[in-house]
Amino acid sequence: MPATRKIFREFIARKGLKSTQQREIILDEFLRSGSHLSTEELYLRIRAKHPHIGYATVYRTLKLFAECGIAEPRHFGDGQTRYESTHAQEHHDHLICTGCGAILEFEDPGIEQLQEQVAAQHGFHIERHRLEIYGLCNKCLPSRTEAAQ
Amino acid sequence: MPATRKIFREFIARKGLKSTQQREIILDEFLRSGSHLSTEELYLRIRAKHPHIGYATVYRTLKLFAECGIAEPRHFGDGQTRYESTHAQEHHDHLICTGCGAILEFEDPGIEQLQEQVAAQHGFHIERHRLEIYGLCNKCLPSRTEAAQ
DNA sequence: CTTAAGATTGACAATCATTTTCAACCCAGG
DNA sequence: CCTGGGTTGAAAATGATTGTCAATCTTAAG
Repeated sequence: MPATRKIFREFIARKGLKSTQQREIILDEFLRSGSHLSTEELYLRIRAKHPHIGYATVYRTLKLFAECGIAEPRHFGDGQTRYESTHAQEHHDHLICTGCGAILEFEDPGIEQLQEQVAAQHGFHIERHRLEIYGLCNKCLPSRTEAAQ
Repeated sequence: MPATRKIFREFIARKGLKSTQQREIILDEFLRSGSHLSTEELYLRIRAKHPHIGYATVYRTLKLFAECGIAEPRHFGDGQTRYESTHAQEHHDHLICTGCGAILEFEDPGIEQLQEQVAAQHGFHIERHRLEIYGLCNKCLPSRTEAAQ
């Protein structure tokens, strides 16, 4: 995704910040890795190749990514912040199991289209959205049949 | 909300837990207070009338509320968990303007229905969901026509 | 190329929300 | 009442995230 790198570079320049090796490395690994990576998971992957990069730097850099819009922070309820690339792949939404914590991705053009309609009714121009559905997956459903309600 | 109290009492009974003064007091204050209260804010309100109730008890009790479905935890990015009463008002989703910060509420039965379809395809049982659409409202749209990309 | 100013880094300490620990205590049933 | 086991409050522990600070790297100027 060349656009993502460009956005970040321009952001760095505009803010009077500096382009460093660490930031490039972290951006590389962030874009290469799949979504839903927690900061710790990303840090561990980076450290595998670049043991000199510190935990705090990963945190700081991810906040920069979020600030310039190339990453989006998410909270799935496990106490950790996860960042997702906004340009790397097709948009998708999430089914999150409150039983086992499993995260399923899905995309539904119908839902997207209805969102556009709703936005249009309000004179609203959509930049992005977030849809998270919480519930029980088919593995956890049986074990909660009596406790659920 | 008499139903809410009943749900909680039944949950307590079903789980073999006990009905205590503290739990009643916390439920009272939780229902009396508006939504989006952080745990700390709720604790402070409770402590004003009942100085003997501890912080940990409020945390523990709110988790019980969430577990039995009468409260819903939310994360707004400030690092604190907020609980919202699920019976206080109708469900709604949000359009959030990234220009001026305005928040519009909406509800769309069509979107809800498609969500049910998606969940069914994945063998998923929905407990709750959250849909947030970010973009520009009709007031902010004109001023960003060139700066957007 | 050299240099100086200032941003950045990494190791570690500090912070903040939340959870756990544990002895004292309360609730339900016998 | 009594007893077993869930509950509580205070404090310590935990875990994620952020701040500190001296050493280091970037960048633009000289």
